[in-house]
Amino acid sequence: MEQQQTDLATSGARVPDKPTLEGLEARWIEVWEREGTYLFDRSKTREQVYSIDTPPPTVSGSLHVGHVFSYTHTDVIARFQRMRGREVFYPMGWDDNGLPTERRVQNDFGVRCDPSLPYDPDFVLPDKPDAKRQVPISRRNFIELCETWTEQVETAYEDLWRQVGLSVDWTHNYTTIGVASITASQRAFLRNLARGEAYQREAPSLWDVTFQTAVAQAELEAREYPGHYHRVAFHPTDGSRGPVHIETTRPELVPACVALIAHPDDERYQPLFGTTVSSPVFGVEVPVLAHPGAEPDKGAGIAMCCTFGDLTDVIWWRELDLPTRSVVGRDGRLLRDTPEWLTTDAAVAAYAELAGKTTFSARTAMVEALRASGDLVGEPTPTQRMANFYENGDKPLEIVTSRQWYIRNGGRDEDLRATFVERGREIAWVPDFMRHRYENWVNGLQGDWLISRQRFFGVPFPVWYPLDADGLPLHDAPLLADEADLPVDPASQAPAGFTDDQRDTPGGFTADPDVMDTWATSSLSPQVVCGWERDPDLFARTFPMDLRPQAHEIIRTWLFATVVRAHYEHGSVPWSHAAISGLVVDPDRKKMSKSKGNVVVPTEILERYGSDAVRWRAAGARPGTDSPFDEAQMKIGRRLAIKVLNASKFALSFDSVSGPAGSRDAVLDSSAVVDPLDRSLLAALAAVVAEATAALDAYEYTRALEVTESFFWTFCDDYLELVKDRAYGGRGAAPADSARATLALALSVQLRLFAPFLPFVTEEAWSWWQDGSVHRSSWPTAEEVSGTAAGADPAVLRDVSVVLAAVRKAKSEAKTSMRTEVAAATVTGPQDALDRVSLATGDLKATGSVRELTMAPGDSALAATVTL
RNA sequence: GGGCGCAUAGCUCAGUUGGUUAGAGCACCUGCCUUACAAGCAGGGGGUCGGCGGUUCGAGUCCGUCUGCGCCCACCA
Repeated sequence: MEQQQTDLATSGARVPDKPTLEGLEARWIEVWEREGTYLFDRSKTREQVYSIDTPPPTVSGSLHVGHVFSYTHTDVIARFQRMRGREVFYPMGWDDNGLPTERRVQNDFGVRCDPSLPYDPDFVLPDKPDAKRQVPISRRNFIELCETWTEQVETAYEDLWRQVGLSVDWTHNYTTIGVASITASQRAFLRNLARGEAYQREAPSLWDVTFQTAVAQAELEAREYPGHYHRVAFHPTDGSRGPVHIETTRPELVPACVALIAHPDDERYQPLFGTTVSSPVFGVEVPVLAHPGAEPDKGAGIAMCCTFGDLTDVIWWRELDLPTRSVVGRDGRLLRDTPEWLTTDAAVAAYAELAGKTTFSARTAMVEALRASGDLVGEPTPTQRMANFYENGDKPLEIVTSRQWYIRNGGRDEDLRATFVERGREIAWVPDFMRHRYENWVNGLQGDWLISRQRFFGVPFPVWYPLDADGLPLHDAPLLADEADLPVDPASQAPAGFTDDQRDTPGGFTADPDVMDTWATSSLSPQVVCGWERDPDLFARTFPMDLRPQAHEIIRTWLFATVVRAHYEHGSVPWSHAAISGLVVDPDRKKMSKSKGNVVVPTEILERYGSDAVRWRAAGARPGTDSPFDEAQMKIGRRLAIKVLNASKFALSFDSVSGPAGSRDAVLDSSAVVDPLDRSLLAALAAVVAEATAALDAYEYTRALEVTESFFWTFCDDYLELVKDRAYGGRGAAPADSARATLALALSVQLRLFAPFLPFVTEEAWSWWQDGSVHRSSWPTAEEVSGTAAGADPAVLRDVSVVLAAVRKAKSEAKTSMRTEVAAATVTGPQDALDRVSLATGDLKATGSVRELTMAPGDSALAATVTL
């Protein structure tokens, strides 16, 4: 007993007179950090570990309330698993590499990257960034600015996550541009290359003219784009018949025309198949060909095939073995030099009017030329057409032939595609229907995954090329870095067998100029966090991981790419579960976005209502389901959080009557629980524990919260009121002890049930009477409760509550205080219900101030007649 | 056009394998300073479960069909 009192004294905690939410976050954040509450214990085996592949948020400047919601969902699962006894591996990462960061740095600092410039170690930023006149700086200066900028933002992000109460182990933090990430990305790439899963190819690919980089299919976004249909005449070269009319929205591509194509069954054009026509203005002879990809009811039914106007052109070009006549350059302008296939003086003169112009201006010029030559039939008619855009870009993509790196993803191989669909089926999807998004995407792949980007702030390819005597790179004989030397920066390091003075000189070498697509890096997040090849011991304890939480719009990118990489490198799926969060939408159910101006900033909401309140609301959004943001909901969460503190205060305001004063163990003495009402409460609680546990096991945190919360309100409104008189000692020591022990046990269980959802208030209340963190306590079991309440009937409390409600209703209708005395109450109903009510007449009479309580058996449902 | 999801009270949502008069919270209305909590407590009104048809003794729940909304993908002639 002395020992127990010492514990109490040293713990320093006691129940405050007036519990409050204010300051809880700051206090417990500090304690958790100091105590290392969430540190990962790497002595545990893989079976004992629960590992989470946290999405690294894009370091774009600010997190919105949607982030807070979805990261809370993951944290609820993490806390539950931790309390269940799993050692939770829960790192956090920052996605700081790639284009979003480059753009922010360009805009915020007023600079742009010019790789031809030398590094300037004394570079100072312009005083006032001017977006229009960006200062050109070297690649290394540019990357340094990217790093400076991301460090600032990452600090702010970490602060926010701590405030939200994420139980992350911050010692396992990573960034997508960090050394571990670069090393893993380069290593995985070299291995993909060695096994033939990665390859390099010169081919037409989608190209963003603003950023001047290739982009992947997964980064496309189809948008409506205004344009015009132009009816254009081509003339049969044998002069045997009249002109052929095609329709195009892109007349500026007439000089790139390589064929006219119609459907083989189209009777209108069958006589033309095999003949040739000459293009208007340029007079280039092109064949009229048949291909089933042509749609008779689209446009004129016969299409102008150019290299390249769209992806259909690429298919025709490949399958019909057509020549390449590119006219659009990487800058989105028509090539300055006259193409070699334009031979006549008229053609050369006509092209001179287009050369160097943007496609937009060239279109206008071309329409004039067609009008002048009489080959424009009628006037252009306006139309809304769909065009492919890079998701971060604002100009339609062009198709440009370039040398790029690819990883095979099944886009060109049916068997491989089927393999990846199968991999998807090995994953448990939460919710299950999200699997369709994955399969839909995999089955619709058009080509392999293009992973090279002509950008700067990313992971460089660990590749150089020898230069021949003319200084031209030998792309087919790449010089690869050795795995032992990773990470490498080929722009500043020389390949084996060369010295840096041979860089970019004939007979020397040149670095691969490209960086990897951001997904080519982040698709290795499991490998990066689990220490693949860097920390094999950690890797063995954490991989394959248990959970990948993420948003549904990046199933096609991040999720799929991660599956691809794990399949190649480890022959397994990267994780057993994928939990797909829904979106937080505005009250009008519109997606939150900066452009719409409907983004809710989380810091203010967290300040105003408290983290637990916001988490409570977040936990009300089911996986995969969009949820509208409603500030009024935060008040309800806040009320619950306050209620937990107050109810805890009440339950802990008693010492044992018969046992030693001040002893928590005495209060928790389960043998004291003898009263049928108390036992009934615990029986009901046991069922709640079982249901909440099953729900969380199935990742249905919303259900778990709901049953817990529902029980808690009954506990507060009915049970606490019913046992108050008894707990205060109104009817003797033993009945009081029973109530007090029940209050303590029920509180202990409920605090633990709430802990994953409301980490701050539960920890606060826990600290008033328990040692250690509630978040490291063990998850309650139904057995731990039902052991005390063996054979008890939850219906006792239920039926007693019915009678109590009738008494309250009578007083409410009489518009009188709840303290008003009731002269007599008659309970009617089936005998078994009356028997249950009889078990708690003492509590009922005391709570309702009822003088006479009589039972009258009858056939009707349980009810009570109350006489004031 | 292909795929997926949703439709229950004014709002946000529960309704487990079909089973009594369909639930909760918010909002609204009426009361109550009651020794955990007035940032509280008690009570109340409010729904032909999107439409139509079917299976069944019985359908919010199962089947068919239609309508509306949302998301993913495809769609540049």
